[in-house]
Amino acid sequence: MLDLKQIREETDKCIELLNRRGGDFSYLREILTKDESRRAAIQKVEVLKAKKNEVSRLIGLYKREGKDVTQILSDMNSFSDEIKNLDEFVTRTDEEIKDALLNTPNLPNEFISVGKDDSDNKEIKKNSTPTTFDFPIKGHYELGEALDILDFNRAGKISGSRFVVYKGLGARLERSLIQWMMDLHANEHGYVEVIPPYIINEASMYASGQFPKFKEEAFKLYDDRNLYLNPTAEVPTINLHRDEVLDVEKLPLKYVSYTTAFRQEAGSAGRDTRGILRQHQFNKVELIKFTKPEESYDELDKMLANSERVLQLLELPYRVVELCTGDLGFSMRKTFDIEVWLPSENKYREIGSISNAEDYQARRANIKFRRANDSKLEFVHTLNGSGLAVGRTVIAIMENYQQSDGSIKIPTVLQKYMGVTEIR
RNA sequence: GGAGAAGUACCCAAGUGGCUGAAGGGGCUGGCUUGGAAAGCUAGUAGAUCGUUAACCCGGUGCAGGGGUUCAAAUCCCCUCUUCUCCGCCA
Repeated sequence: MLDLKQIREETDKCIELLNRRGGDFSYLREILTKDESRRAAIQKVEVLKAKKNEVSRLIGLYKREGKDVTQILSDMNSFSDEIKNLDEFVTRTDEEIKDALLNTPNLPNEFISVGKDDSDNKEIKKNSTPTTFDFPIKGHYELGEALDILDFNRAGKISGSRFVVYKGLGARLERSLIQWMMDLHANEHGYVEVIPPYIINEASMYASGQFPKFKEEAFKLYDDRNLYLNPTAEVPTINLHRDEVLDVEKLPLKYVSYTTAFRQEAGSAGRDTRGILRQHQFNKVELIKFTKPEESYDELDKMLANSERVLQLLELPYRVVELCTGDLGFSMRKTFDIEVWLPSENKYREIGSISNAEDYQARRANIKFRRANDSKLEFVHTLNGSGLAVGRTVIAIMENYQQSDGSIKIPTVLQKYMGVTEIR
């Protein structure tokens, strides 16, 4: 959530920055008008409430002394209605303002490039050249079915489209990657391991910014408690510290969180229907940090390096792009996407995303810290990044490590987890 | 799933309608005492949030959360959540 005070003080700048995402955010001015009438009403009602408190106190006093209170009681009635009306007005405008703010995305960082969509993203790093082959290559779906490690037909029988059954060494590859990624980030990069709940309540979805905008993306449980399936580890992990004041000595807090994520992908019917690129259910290892404001961009760079390390150790070709304003996620100020080379598509595809939300999520989730004993509370900055998407890493390994006979080599770092050097 | 108990400030805890925005401890901070410390004595100690303000002050909200009754609610009523105990079931 944006800071209403900032919108008040830097109205033009806020609108201009938001407009860079595409769309018209001049409605912020209407919020400010509402806010003004809200504050005027607050001032009015607070005077009345102070008076009411005083009169109530007197009534108590008079009763104890045995004095008559009928006159004073009727005085009270004269303004209790007005208090009620004003209170209702304040509550209503408050909700309207909050509703508008909850639907307003984060300001883009002012230095990232302005653009319409992913075609305007800026490549900032490329580690190597695409894998070359001296034989006709296959897609991971063909390889997977031929090796009987990915079973789409039976997954359809069990669940429907956009699901897959991992079998044999396919299942082991998925499991090995999870294990290895968790080990890497926990042991070498200093993150604390987390396995959070996969069923999430509505408050948590709002706090991290998934709701209200992206309600249709979540799987809702048939249950009267308004519960949803986890859409990304970012949600439960950010909410670890909702409504908390973090110990400044412990910042930055670093978590590596493993979850299975569930998404409707409602808006992408017909896209990426082959294979496991876009599934309703997928595994992800996610990195989350809570930092002091002045450290968040350094920590973002470190997080990017931690994510890249996964691909470097797997020896997979990738590049890093900086998202332009039009492609930036709702809650984020700045985002790097890591894209891995997929031979079957002859292009780089997103395999991870590393973002700084600054104080946007912290304000929604009410996560603060105190610099010193006598200083005021401040919002922390929150960061999250993929460490990585496991299913897509499986794709990248299968396709980049395929051999002319349809077998797949196992990257060196995974061999001791897999117990084999290739899948055939 | 069944039965019961509980949620009060940093922690423990008293409090069944007004003199309680909250007794009493502990802790923390300061003072006295001491060569210094401990002990003892003593003073201070809602944090938060909203409004106002240059700031202080002041005012509103605030006793798990949300509604209600009342001139007045920690206290009475309703709903929800969480924790604990026992029983049942179960990986």
